[in-house]
Parts: sequence; structure tokens; C-alpha cells
Amino acid sequence: MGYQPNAIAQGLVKKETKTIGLIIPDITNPFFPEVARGIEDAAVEAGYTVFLCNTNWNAEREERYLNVLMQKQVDGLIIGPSSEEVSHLGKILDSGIKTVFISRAINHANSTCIIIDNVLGAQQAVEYLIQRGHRKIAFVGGREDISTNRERLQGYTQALSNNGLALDESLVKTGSFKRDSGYFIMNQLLKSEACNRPTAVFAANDLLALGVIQAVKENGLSIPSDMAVVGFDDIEFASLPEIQLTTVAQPKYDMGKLAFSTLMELMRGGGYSSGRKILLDPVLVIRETG
Amino acid sequence: MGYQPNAIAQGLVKKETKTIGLIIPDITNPFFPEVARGIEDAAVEAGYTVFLCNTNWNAEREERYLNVLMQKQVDGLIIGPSSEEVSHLGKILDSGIKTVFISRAINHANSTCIIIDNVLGAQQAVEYLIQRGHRKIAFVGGREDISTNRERLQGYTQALSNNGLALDESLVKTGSFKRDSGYFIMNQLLKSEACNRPTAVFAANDLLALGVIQAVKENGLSIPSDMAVVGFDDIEFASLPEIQLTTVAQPKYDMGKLAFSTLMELMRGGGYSSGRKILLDPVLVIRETG
DNA sequence: CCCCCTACCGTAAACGTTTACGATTATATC
DNA sequence: GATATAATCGTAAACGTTTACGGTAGGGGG
Repeated sequence: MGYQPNAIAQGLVKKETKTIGLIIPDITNPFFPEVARGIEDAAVEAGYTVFLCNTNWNAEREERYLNVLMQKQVDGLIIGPSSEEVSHLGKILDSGIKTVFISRAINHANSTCIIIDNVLGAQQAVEYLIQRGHRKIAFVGGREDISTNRERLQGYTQALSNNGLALDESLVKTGSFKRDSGYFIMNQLLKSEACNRPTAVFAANDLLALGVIQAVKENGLSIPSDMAVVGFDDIEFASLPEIQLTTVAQPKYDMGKLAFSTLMELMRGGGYSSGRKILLDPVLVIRETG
Repeated sequence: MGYQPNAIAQGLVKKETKTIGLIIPDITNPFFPEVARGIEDAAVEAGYTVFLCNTNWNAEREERYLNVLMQKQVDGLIIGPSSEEVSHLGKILDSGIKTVFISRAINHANSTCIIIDNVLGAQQAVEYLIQRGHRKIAFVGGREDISTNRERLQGYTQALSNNGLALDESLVKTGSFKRDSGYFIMNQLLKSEACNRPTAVFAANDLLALGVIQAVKENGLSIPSDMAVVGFDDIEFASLPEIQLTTVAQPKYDMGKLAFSTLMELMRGGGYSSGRKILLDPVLVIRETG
């Protein structure tokens, strides 16, 4: 009869809205659309709709979103946190809204997280570079205060020490997780005299790696002979024949699906998933940049 | 006092939810995240939250989403349509939900659209190729039934006839708007004997162009000397030094902002914007592939 | 034939707000 | 000091559902 039930009224009485919030820092980084697609595909199948909340790495906006989503009575939350300052996140967790964190764990008692083993991934990447004979390997990082970055740095450090290499602080630089930051940092690194230059760089994500590569090439050096580069994420464009970026792959789409199904369990009241840290295995995919 | 008003209850009585729906065909195509970011930035500023609805080019899913969003009482809709079959879209328009279409106009009386001048953009691209001496130019398109594709094809055809060139049907191929489709089509085109081969291709979007380039290179040809390639959209990765794709640029982020502000006007009851077709100017950015 | 149980239908309360209206109190002006 | 106006407070209805409960009717069994 063309009758459409009013989901708002239903939500009011049923106390569930069949709606979840997805908070991510940068939808412009192809990593996130891929996991968002996984989340969404799983969500529609389960009859849920998702609010897209892109924070542009802005913690304040993240907090505003958190409040808005609470007010909109979302049944659950999937968050890729934008900041290490988690007081507002803790508030949400304590409020009882079911939440799963992606891409980054949160320092809070029983938070549920789906994350890649960042230190292992980074370690594999750097050990691969060492294996290939590199001794001066730079770390080009994203935001220093983000644990993803810290863990990847830790893997880097660990790989060095595992192989008896000293950590050279001057080769460790951080900025943001964007391409221009990689470009900027690499240009700085290339300013030092040739003998002090690194021969390889491990970038904390693929966007950074792309910026690094650009800087390297613009300085007349070639890749990988003068400078090997490996990234992290394996975004789709890493596999382009012109790029062929060696990188640590994350199962992005599946992470999204897993994130939703885990959230679903949480929402169904499954204590089982509560507080679980699901650690996924990274796989180093070797292409031509390193 | 920690009191959080219940937006659901508010929505019920106020008959507005401060919520809009965004329906797009493929969030994995970097074009869409960029416009989504523009929409979102404008939306948060105005106090709105946006439902992300990714259809994967599936018309049925689009229709399902449309119903869900109606039921969820969204105040407005921004749609990048996935199909030319618009009966369900017409239903929505007639239902009075304020809607603006992006990236593609809809064949319905007074629909409001924000679109790039596709035929002009394509024409510019192809005329540029002709200027560079190309006579056999292929068209590698996306979905045939999508008007975006038809309009770009029309621009292509027009450029040819403007320059006294005959349209060679065998050089016009369509598939989907994805990279693998471009790759597949180009491989087919390259199967014909060398003398019948095109010397240039105009691809209906950048993803297709990337696939085309891959196929060309894998066939041992070089770009642009053996095969010139120009795309459409100017996604961020088109500007990578390794890619340097010549392409027709769209103001993606600004289109998003404009889409939201236009929708806002519609929602405020502004008859002014109703039924308006806003046609944006493309700009050909010349890089190194063509 | 009467009673009991079941099934169905309709009615009312509840969900958490907003808004409008009425009443009460305060303030200012004459 | 009295009246008129303004401001404040509280109350009730409304938004569109769901759910629970009570009542009625019908059917079956004693």
C-alpha cells in the first residue's frame, strides 16, 4: 500500500536504531574506503545503516562526532581513532555503547580492537631491507602521537637491533600520514651529504612512501638502486605497474567485515568478544621499490 | 550535568533529523571519497550527519537504500546514481524528499543536479589528442547505460567530427568504470594488427586510464610515444610522478561542498535551487601520458 | 447446553522530546 | 495601591510506532 514505517518512531520505542557510526581519520587515504566498504557490505546484510564520520585527523571533531552519534542513539560504533588522547573515547566506552576499534588499539581496560600486528609487519619490512644489504635505513613516520606509528617504529627498531644495527636518531622522522609529509621529510633527509644518507626508507604507510618516492626521484636518484622504499597498507595503487611499491599488506576489506561482525556480536550481548584484541597477520608483499 | 538529548525523540516531534543520505556507486574510486569529504565538511558545519550508502554499482541495492533512508526520515539526499533505470529515483523525487544529484543528471522533470560538463570535457581531451597529431583514437568507456559515459562518448564523437575524422566503431569499447575493465579492454584493442591499432585512447575515467596504461606497458609499448592516454576525473594519484596522467579535472571537493549547500537551500524551502542543473567547467590538465 | 480455553482484535500506555497554552507570580506604570 | 503587562513555570498534547493487556467472540469439550 506504499506504507513506509517510520524508523524514527520505531527507534524511539524499540531503543535500537539499526544504525552504527563509523569514525575514521581520513577517507581520502584509500586504506579507509576499502575497510569502509567491508563494514558497509556486512552492515547492509544485517540491516544496518552507517553514519560516515571523517575527522580529518582532528581530535576535537572526533569528540563532537562521538556526542552527535550518542545523541542519535547509534547501536554501535566502529572507530579508527584520530588521536592518542582517549579521555573522550573512554567516556563512550564507559557509557556502554558497543564499540570496536580498528586500525589502532586503545589504551582502555576492555576495549575490543581489530588491528594488524604493526610491530611484526614493520619488523618484517625492515628485516627484508637489511637482508638486501641495507645498513642505513630511515624511518619516515606519520603522527608521532599515534600508536600505529609508534608500533611501526618499534618494529623498525627491533629489526635493527635484531641485526646488530645501531639506531640512528637522525634517520627517524615523523610528520603526518599524508603524501606531502613523506615528500617533505624525504627532501630533508636528502639534504645531508651523500655519505650520511640512508640507502633505504621504511615509510609508516603507503601514502608516505609515495611522497618519499617522489622526493627521491626529483632529486635525480633512482629506486631501488639508490634508495629502496617500502611502505605499509598495500593500497590498491601500490600495485600499479608504474609504482610497484613493496609494502606490508593489510586485509582491508576483510578487516572491515570482521569489524562489523565483531561489533554485531558485542551488540547481541556477546560477552565473548568484549575486550578482545584481534591481531591480524600482516604480509610483506615484495614488488620493485625495495 | 552530562545530559544528552535524545535526537531520535527530537526527530520524531520536530520532523527533521539533521541527517542526510549520501548514495554513491563506488567508494573505492578515489573520486568519490574526495566529494564525500566536501559534503561531509559542509554537513558537519551545518550540524548534519551523513549516512554513507555505497551501492557497488548495484541498482537493486540503491533502491533498497533509498527505502531505508526514507524510513530513517533523512532530511535530504545526495545521490550519485548507479543506474540509468530511474523509476525508483523518480518515486523518491515525487515523494518530496529534497535531493541533489551529483556526477550525473537524472532524466526527471525538476531534479537538481551538480555535474561537470562531460561532453565539453571529453571534447577538450580528444581535441587535444587530435592536435597532437593523433588520428586513430580509441574510446575506453565505463558502463554503457550510464549517462556520464554517454556524454563523454558524445564529446569524443563531437571532437572527431569537428575535425573531420570518421568515427570508427571498432575503437569504441565499454565495460565498467573500474581499472580491471580498462586493462581488459585495452588488451583487446591491442590484439588487432599494429596498423589498425589506435595511437591514442581517451578513457572515461582515471581508473580506466590506469588499466589502459598497464595493458599498454605490458604489451611492450611505451607511453605516450606509442600510445597516448588521457583520463577523466583527475584523482589524486593521477599526479604522481610515476603516473603523470593527462586528464580532465573535476573540482571534486568543491563539488561536494556545493552539493551540500545546494541541498541545504532546497531543504530550507528555497524554490530557487529546485530543478536547477548546475554545470561545472572541466579543465584539461596536461601531463605526460598524452 | 454450559463452561472453559484460545485466538483475535482493539485499546492504551510508553518511548523522550517539543511546543503551545494556561496559570501564577512578579514588575512597572498610572 | 490597583491594574495591566510581562515573564516564568508547569502541564498536557503531540510525534508514529510497539507492546502488553483486557475483552469479546468463537470453537471445542465435558
